[in-house]
Amino acid sequence: MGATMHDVARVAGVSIKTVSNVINEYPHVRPGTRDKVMQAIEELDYRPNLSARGLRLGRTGIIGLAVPALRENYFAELADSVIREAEKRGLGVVIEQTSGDRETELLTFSGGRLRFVDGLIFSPVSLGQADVDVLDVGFPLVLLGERIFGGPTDHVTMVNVDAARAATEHLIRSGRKRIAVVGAHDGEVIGSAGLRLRGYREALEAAGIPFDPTLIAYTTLWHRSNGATSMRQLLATGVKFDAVFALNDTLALGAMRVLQEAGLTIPTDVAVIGFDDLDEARYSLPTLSTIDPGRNEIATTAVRVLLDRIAGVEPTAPMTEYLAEFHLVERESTGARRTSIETIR
Amino acid sequence: MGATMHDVARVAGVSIKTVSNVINEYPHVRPGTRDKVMQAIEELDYRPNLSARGLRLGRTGIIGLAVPALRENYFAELADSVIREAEKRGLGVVIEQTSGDRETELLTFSGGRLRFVDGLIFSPVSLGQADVDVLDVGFPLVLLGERIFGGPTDHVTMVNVDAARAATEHLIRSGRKRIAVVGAHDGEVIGSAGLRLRGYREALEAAGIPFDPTLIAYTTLWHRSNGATSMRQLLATGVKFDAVFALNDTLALGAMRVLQEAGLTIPTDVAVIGFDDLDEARYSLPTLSTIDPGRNEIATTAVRVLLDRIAGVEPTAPMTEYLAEFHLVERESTGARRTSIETIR
DNA sequence: TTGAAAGCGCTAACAC
DNA sequence: GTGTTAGCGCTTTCAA
Repeated sequence: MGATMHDVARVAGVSIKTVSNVINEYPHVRPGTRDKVMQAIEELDYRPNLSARGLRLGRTGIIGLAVPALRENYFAELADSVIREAEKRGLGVVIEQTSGDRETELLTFSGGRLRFVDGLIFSPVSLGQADVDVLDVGFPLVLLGERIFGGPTDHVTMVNVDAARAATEHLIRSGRKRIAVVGAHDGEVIGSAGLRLRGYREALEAAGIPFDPTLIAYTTLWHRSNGATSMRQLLATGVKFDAVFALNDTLALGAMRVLQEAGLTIPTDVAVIGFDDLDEARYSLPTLSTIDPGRNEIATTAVRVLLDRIAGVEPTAPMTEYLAEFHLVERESTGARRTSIETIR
Repeated sequence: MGATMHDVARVAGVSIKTVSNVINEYPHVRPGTRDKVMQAIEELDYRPNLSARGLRLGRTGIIGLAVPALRENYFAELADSVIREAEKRGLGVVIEQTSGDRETELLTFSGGRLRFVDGLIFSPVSLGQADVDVLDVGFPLVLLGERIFGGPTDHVTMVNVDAARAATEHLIRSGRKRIAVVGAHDGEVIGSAGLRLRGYREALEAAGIPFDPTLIAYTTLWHRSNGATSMRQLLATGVKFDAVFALNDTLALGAMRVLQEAGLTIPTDVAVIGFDDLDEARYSLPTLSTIDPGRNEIATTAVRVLLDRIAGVEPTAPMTEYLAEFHLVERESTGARRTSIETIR
């Protein structure tokens, strides 16, 4: 279908090597020659065949991004950032959806698709610390999230404990003492839920507020429906609370909906804070206070680190853990003055 | 790094052709031979090099999906469906974000990245009917959306006019007569806004309700903030209305937020219906009535049609327009009985 | 500064 | 039923 380098060389009256030199911006090409080649490229609408280049170079210019599902806002926004950053660097991104289940997450490493990406950015939600060994794959891999620490790969994440402490402290500062938690995972130590719950407890402790287990709602999944269900259960127990720390925004939105159905006013009766700073948090009613986990910084760092590994600059550099900066975002759900809706982007 | 076919052939004690036969499930291979090969593959952890295969076959097994941005829920959900369908068929998907601007949309066809996808599913939002000629590219292309009709490619879309008429009729059936519209595009005939406004007018006409231009709010972009701003302007004009047809869900959510800020009750004072059936519409307060545009059907059809073109079955088959089925989804915002939050998926 | 030619890993004629 | 081999389009060593 398309023209090849040979065609370009023929039309330009030079050898194929010269065409290659021009395309790869090899410096020592006489300007006149370069012009002839450029013109031939234009004329033939030539575009290099990436398969051939990939075969020759052993690199394809494509990286993989494995996330549970784009349907989940957090991962859609993460993918958005990763694709933007990759594009700046001339890379394509193939997205793999793992559905968040263990089998598929494991398959991601052995699946056929991967023999052709140059590297993979992987955000597991089912694999855990015990699976650390399976991360020892034969290609560049950057790990995201907080399921596995100290593994054999570079790792980009954020200070979950500190961020959760900041969220809780914010509630405490506004005078709340009975702070419910939505989305805890029973017995989890590492992992988003475990770490964030730890931050919550640290904040309570620092403020001298006793930990009350009846305020903790457990739910495995972190969808809106789980936030709603948890909140319904919490209300049904009759336990009193004046604030909710939802371990992510999606849970918070589900929980807010139930609180409002129950006739409670946010933040007057109950203040709510989430975690993730989804776009959606700026438009809910009330707007949702939350933690901005530095998602964009996570994405750009992950791409940069992966590329360095692929390029093999300092192949012996030790595997590193990178921590993104987080920020507390105060909105109406914790009492920030009602503002007109923030302008998008 | 990885083992090649030669390695597998050597270990299995057969020729490279036999290995190829096994991998490509060529039927006439003796079971014993196949087993030996499979074992060698296992032993060497062999995976075929997709670049080489792509070079040889002229196909890479990767398709492109060009959308404005994954940050926009509609496109994230669309991408999710496309990736799922592609995966079923053994294809990878590279996502290209166009930001929805004209330059980038045009670049999508000429950009370097595309020389290696086997085909492209393209959802333009800036290109229009006048650009129909640029769609005549040299590779399989499936067009989505309602910006361009009758072009030189297969096209998967839905019956926007009918769907918008159904949405409006639903409001009329519930006794509403003063129905505001949010998200109209001035002077647009084709395009989502133009077509949906037409459906709205058709419904009014059929019901004998006069069209009132003061009820139409215009906004170029379709983000939450635009829905909010439009609704604020509408309220400021003092015009009376008892229902809102937002031309997509995102606008509807922004508009609902402003209506509620203004102390109005949905649906008692004002009923609201959107368009798209985003996941989010099931969890807003109140839940949002909307049109399910058959997004999943659109995605699966697009992938199927693209694959047929790539495979070249019936290369002379005329370019076809495929229409997905739509459904009216009645929820609380137009008076459906309050249900506990629908279970996710 | 440019040309000739080898070879990346794979598939598919074509032999046997 | 299985082996031999050409060549897909590109980069790059080596010569000129």
